[in-house]
Amino acid sequence: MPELPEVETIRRGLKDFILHKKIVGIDVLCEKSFIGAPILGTVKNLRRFGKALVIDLDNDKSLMIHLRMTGQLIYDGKERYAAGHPSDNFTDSLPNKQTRVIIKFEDGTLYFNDQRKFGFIKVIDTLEVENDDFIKKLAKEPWTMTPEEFYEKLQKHKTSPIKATILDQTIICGLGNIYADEALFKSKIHPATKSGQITKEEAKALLESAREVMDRSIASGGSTMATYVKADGTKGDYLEKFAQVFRREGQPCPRCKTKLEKIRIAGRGTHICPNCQRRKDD
DNA sequence: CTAGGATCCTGTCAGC
DNA sequence: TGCTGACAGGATCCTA
Repeated sequence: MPELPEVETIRRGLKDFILHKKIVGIDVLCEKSFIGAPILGTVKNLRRFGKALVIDLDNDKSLMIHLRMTGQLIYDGKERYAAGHPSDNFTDSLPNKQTRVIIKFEDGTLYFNDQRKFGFIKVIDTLEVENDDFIKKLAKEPWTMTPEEFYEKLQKHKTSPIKATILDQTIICGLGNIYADEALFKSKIHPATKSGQITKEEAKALLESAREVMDRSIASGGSTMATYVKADGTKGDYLEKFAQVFRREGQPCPRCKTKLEKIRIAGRGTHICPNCQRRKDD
């Protein structure tokens, strides 16, 4: 579920609670959700690689966390900070039925919840993080990739629909189902367009759109998933305020008022304006 | 090498 | 009410 902006939101938010804090215990409730032997240590740094969060400890070990579709991280101390898969139970008593791993700090507890068990926490040597099988394959993020580079990559996947191509983290890193749909809408490209049919101008526009939709989401604290449960409570609200097409089928297109549609591309639910995003003749 | 579909797992919702 | 199939903000594995 969480895409790059959500994981970045989690990284920034969690930092305030666990940086320089000591892990005093780890309980693994679901074996599948924790790879390696639980370890203790003090948090030295929080990094993000695409959709993966890495917590570096002061003993040359790191915890790599990938939330996949339904992962959540909920810090419960004097205040509660929750981010990840959206749900109503951010304020539930914890642990709950979906709690897979409990990381205990001196002054609080970090719960890793994950309904579908696709996500995981993995112990890695800090020096080996960038050699991890998942992390080493990640492509550049839209902010560091040039339009020329992006265009060239598309030429290697000529027959595959553009949406499938930009969801591939080894081609361009960070987009998931929400921001892929939003970026394609913004640049007026039909998601089924063969990647080889995308012009240089379109590639440039798509890359810029990807940056813009994700920048905007990060600035607003992710898409309805980050919640500060505290006095000055703020809440991520990208979907509510800024999403133009995602989960808005049936509603009028914000640009032309045509009814938005939901279709299926590359096995994923896909949201489009059939008027703004025209298919090219193949 | 690429492309497409099945698969991991739990839960919810629409339709009968 | 109970059952069934489809689907879900991700990524990998298997096959052609």
